[in-house]
Amino acid sequence: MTPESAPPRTTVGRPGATSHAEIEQAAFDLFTDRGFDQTTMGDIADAVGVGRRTLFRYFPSKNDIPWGQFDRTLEAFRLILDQAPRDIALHEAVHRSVVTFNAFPDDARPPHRDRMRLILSTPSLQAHSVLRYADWRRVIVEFVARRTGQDPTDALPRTVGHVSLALALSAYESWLEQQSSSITTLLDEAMAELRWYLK
Amino acid sequence: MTPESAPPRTTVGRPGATSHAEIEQAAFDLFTDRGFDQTTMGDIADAVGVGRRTLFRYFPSKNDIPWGQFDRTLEAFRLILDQAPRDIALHEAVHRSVVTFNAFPDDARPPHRDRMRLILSTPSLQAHSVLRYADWRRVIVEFVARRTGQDPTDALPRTVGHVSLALALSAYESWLEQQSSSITTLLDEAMAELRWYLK
DNA sequence: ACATTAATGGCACTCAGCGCCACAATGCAA
DNA sequence: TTGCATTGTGGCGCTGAGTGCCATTAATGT
Repeated sequence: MTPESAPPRTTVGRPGATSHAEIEQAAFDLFTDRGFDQTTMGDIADAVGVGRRTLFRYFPSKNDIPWGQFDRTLEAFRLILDQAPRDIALHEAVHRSVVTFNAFPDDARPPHRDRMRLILSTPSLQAHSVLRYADWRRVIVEFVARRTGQDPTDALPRTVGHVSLALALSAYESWLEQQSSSITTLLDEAMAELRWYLK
Repeated sequence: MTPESAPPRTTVGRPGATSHAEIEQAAFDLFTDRGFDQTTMGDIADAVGVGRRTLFRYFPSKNDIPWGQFDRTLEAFRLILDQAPRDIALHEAVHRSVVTFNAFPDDARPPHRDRMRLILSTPSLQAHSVLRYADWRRVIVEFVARRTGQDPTDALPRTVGHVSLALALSAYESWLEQQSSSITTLLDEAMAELRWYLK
């Protein structure tokens, strides 16, 4: 779908004028400088040195830029879940996988925390992110369905998907406020809070 | 904020040309007829017999129309929570309140199920709804903070808010698929599923 | 050279949303 | 009755996202 989603098997034809990473970086600089809403696609195109029309071939919308190539990381998430040991409880398998998935490399560009801060503090991005979250949930839903022998449309997998996202979002919001704790710790704490809440 | 958010204390000045309810109804007819994305604000304005510009004085955006006057129902939600007995567990108080809040009157126009189906099956509305969900969560967060003597920015209230929304969304999705069960039953089941999941 | 392939980017269009402002329709006061 | 303050209407024109169309460009392969 996106130009780079599959590794370029041929080098035939005109080469791309830019890359997802380059656009992401240039856009992020503008976003942090003058704000997301105050940055137009034209601004970004100028910064990259490319036509506005071309930008839309790399990212389907302006809202998609801060998420980068999230669909690719989801495949990693799928693998992490599948590698979870069979002898631990379902909630344990999911929880550990979520923790592993969110243990981002420190050298991520743009930095993971800055990216999440932008997403979670910009209303239009908060809204758009639901569509990304849905993809993320689907990975969990399918995993739970497989492990429990249920259908992905059944109630249990769906509920687990929603609740897992809820815990992750709660942890991320805490993470952005208090820079002291790690996201791993905060995910653990969110789970503990849920258990306390349910008595 | 919205023209009718406060009961019109004075009858001075030019009377309104339409109402939230009328716009909602006309828009909903068009949405079901040709689809949400295929309906422009101009179409709705024509159907109501009013200027396009006027529509934006009743609803801040096209995405807000299907939600109607949700902010008003949130005040009812707040009251429901406050009336919860002091001697039951926190999670019980929240759960019962959510059930009560979602026991919509049968004669709601447009019908509650149709409205939710539109919202939950239209991507742009799904996205926009996050902002509404945030308001809904805030009501729960503030309640939990009050009952536990914590701050609304603390982790526990926030986690409860997110998880409560997760359960509600899961129940609603089931509700739209299988028309047999009541939303009350499905909310109960979602809670039961969560308990089963956590072992 | 020349065909093929694949990406670029300009142009023109639709539509949401907003600022501005002249104007219309009401109540009230003189 | 006349004027005035008040409040909503709606037209105009703009910005900016997103899209379809398509000529152009830059590479490879024969």
